[in-house]
Amino acid sequence: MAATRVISDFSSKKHNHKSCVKSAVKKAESICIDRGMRLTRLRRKILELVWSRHGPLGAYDILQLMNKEEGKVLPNTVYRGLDFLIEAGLIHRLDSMNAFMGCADPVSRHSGQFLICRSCESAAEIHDAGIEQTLGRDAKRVGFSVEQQTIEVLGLCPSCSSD
Amino acid sequence: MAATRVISDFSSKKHNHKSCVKSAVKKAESICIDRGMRLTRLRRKILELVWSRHGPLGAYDILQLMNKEEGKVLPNTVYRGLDFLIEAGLIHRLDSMNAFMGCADPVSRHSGQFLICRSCESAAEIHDAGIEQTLGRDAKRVGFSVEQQTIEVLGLCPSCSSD
DNA sequence: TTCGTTAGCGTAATATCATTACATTTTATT
DNA sequence: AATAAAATGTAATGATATTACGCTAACGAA
Ligand SMILES: [Zn+2]
Ligand SMILES: [Zn+2]
Ligand SMILES: [Zn+2]
Ligand SMILES: [Zn+2]
Repeated sequence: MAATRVISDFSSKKHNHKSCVKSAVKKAESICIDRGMRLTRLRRKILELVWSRHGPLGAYDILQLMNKEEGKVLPNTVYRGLDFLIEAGLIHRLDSMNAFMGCADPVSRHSGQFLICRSCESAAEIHDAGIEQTLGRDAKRVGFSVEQQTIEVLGLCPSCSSD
Repeated sequence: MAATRVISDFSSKKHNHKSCVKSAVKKAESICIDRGMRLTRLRRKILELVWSRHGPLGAYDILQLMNKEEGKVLPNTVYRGLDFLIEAGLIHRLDSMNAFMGCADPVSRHSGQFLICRSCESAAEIHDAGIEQTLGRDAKRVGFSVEQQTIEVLGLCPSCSSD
């Protein structure tokens, strides 16, 4: 069975975060061109804001940032942007937090699997194909056909555990 | 590895649902007595209403049912009841739906694992200890300590698949 | 290029889900 | 009965998300 991939780990306190954002935007641009989707100025800006932390960010947090850094924007606009980004696989929605988080590997489409720190609200994304498989097998047993998975684990990240 | 348990399957169209509710209430009463928790009239009523379907039910749906079947009740009251029932392990919250569902095996405390039909909104609860284990192992690898898991699979139930 | 169509966005209103704060009542304990 | 703790009533508000409608920019066909 394939090993578990860590798509994005808990970030070290000191890392060049600008390069994370830059890399995400670059991937996004390339993907959108390939697929004939339009990464407009607004959408790109929202993507950047989602990437402002290595963890989930609420829609209204993003709204606030938009209002600070761009002109005035209403909730609807933010949600439209987020919908597009989710559709494109560039970000994930974390249902257990009503929040959104950038995906560091948007090329390979997938449902996210998340480890979310309840203390510092950072999150890591992993991908364990075995879990997907197992869930698929379990589902089949009761005649259920899987379309989408929500896997979110709450707990403490390494740095918060050690306190 | 232990086999996957089906805690509550997709219900057949024709089954005596009253007995489901009755059984759930009976278990709840016994558990609450054992643990010195108080299953008040209000809480029992909310539990019964959660059990009115074999699937997730929203807080405001429950509120409406309360207002129809009991006297006037405000949202707060319903949420308090739901909080108690979750705390007691008698119901689960389905984060991906903002909804609540009765647990058919409240004696053994667990995080729920759900298969949710996007068409008829029924749901089944399973428990695959292997998934828990695997997630725990994955988490350990990145130094994360697990406290709670949200596992919700969206798709089509047997009867909706066959349409 | 111009026309017609579609996708994106601005704006306001509203819907849906959940919590806070404080008063009152019920229950358990002494 | 007196006291304390738990449960409930009530109102207000907060947080999250969607709908509706009109306008403009982008795009493709003629
Ligand atoms: Zn991802
Ligand atoms: Zn942390
Ligand atoms: Zn359960
Ligand atoms: Zn169904």
